Amino acid sequence: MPELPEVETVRRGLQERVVGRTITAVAVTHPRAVRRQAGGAAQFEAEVAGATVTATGRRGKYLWLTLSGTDRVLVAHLGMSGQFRVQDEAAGDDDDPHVRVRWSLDDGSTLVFRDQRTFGWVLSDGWAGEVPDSVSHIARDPFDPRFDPATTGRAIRRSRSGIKRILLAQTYVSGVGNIYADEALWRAGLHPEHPGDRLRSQRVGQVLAAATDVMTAALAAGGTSFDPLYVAVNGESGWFDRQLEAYGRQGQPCGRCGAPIVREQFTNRSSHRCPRCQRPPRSRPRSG
DNA sequence: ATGAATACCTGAGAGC
DNA sequence: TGCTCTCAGGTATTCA
Repeated sequence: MPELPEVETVRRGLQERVVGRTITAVAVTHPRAVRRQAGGAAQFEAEVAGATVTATGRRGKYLWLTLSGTDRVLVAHLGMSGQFRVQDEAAGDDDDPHVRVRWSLDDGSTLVFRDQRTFGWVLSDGWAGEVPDSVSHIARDPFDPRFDPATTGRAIRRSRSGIKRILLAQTYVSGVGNIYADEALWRAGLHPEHPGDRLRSQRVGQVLAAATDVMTAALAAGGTSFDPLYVAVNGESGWFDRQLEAYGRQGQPCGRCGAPIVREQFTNRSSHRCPRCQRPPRSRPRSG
């Protein structure tokens, strides 16, 4: 599923293939893809058609295209299974049941948004300072030049939530999903339920650094498999699988100590950890 | 205000 | 073969 490294790979592909192009036509083929647009598909199509793409942007798992000739910005979230593709031919995907939006570009190519599980969306949005309105509630990610680990760490240490919930919330640090949360916690040797306010400052720094490191490595791996003919983008691709130490490795030996990795239920999701390297925290003493 | 549970969605795979 | 069931999970929304 697309987390920060995958979304950044998509952004780079769009930067290469779409910036400078003028959108000559837009067609929404599934209304759910524009469910966040107050005026629906008609508004989305009207506001995007005719604009020229001038730049790309990203924060966490949100990405956007800035448009000239309008004060709007085209924001996208890939959800679970969203993909962008650029096709040199104007036609060719007529029988693809997962295409949700098509943009015709002025060089004859077609930009396509595909999304099997329809958790993704696109939006013609306004600006809220440095990011679009729909992204204003999302914290900076570790690749943001203005990301401040010390400030982020202090916020984490004010929360009573478990560290994995904190990592997934997108309001402390953004870009981390279930896979990289498990990987970061494995690297830092932290149990997912360890409360933020019971972590020492140094430990919080370690887990933030681990999240940054694992996403940097994943981005590098994504870059090597990048196919310039398309905007590389298979949300379910397993190109980083071989480097995962915890996620999906239940029953296999921990790469550090050899104990079998366990999978546990976590908010109706799965969580993977080493039972020896990532011990549960002592329960919080009751007050009163 | 804070934190946590829930709804949303579809294809793959398992079990029978 | 075909049916039913489970599972995957990011985030907006709802609830406590």
